Amino acid sequence: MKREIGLLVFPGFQLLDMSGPLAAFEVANSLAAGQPYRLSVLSLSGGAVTCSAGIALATEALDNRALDTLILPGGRECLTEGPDELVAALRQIAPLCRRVASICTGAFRLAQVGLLDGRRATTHWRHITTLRQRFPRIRVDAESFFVEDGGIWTATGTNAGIDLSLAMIEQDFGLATARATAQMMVVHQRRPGNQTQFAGYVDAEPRLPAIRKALNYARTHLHERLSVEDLAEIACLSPRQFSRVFYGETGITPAKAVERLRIETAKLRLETGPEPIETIAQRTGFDDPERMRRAFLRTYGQPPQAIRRAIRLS
DNA sequence: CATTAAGTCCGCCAAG
DNA sequence: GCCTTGGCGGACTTAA
Repeated sequence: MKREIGLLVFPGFQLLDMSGPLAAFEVANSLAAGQPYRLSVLSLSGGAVTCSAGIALATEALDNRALDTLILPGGRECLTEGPDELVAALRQIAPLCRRVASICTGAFRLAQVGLLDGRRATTHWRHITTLRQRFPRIRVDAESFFVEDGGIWTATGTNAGIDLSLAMIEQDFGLATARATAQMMVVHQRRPGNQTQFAGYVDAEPRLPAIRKALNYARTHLHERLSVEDLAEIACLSPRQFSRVFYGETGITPAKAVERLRIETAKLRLETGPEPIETIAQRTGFDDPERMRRAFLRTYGQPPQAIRRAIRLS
């Protein structure tokens, strides 16, 4: 019994959001016994569909076929309320699928259908806040490359669609197959770090003055102690309320924001100057170079030394 | 590498 | 009755 994987496209879809997963499942097919996946590119009415890069793709009509996995790529249009037919079709077909996934901004469509209500989900880092504000019932995860909750999967940017697909392959056929697929595609089987490594929280400007004030204080006092309690006091809020509001505004918890601020500043210094790592650790508030090293490993998957070396070589 | 301590997060609930 | 607020306790993460 083949597992039907359907990639549902629409005019203006992002090609790589769709072709990344397609390639992953295709490779898995060549590695697992009996070609377990049947892959199809679908659209509402079938026929040629043009992606955002202007290339047209032949598609089959969706027509309520039974799917094991439905994958919805992103596209600029997803940020506005979508075509009713697509939303209606999703609403109808989603409950029939074992897994439903979105890549990048595709999450906005799933959200529109209500599939993400009460669930953990993610989207491209640039749209994290918008998603949270437009759909308060979603528990938006700003950190992971992809999230799975109750059979609904969401991935961040384009490339994370491959990470998500690898995880699905792992779910279906185990770690060995997923690893072999990743190896064949020359990608990480589990990518180190998290998606916030691509986002610049150093530049973020929350709208609420109290939160902005606290963030600015953190930016200018990086080398000092910056506990949640301290920042709450700057913002004139109780620690509990501060954490809550801060998270709502920025999509990241206060302590993590402070660490990001420190990490991004340290990384910038590593890349642009000759300062010894120890001094950078001092000035960015890590104090101990070892602590800074661990934070780098968590976020980027590599220690400060490696980042400096990479810059020197380039 | 294991244990302990400190800090953080978050659901829950009661009060405004 | 709804929304916001703030305190508490337990789970979890990180530092030492």
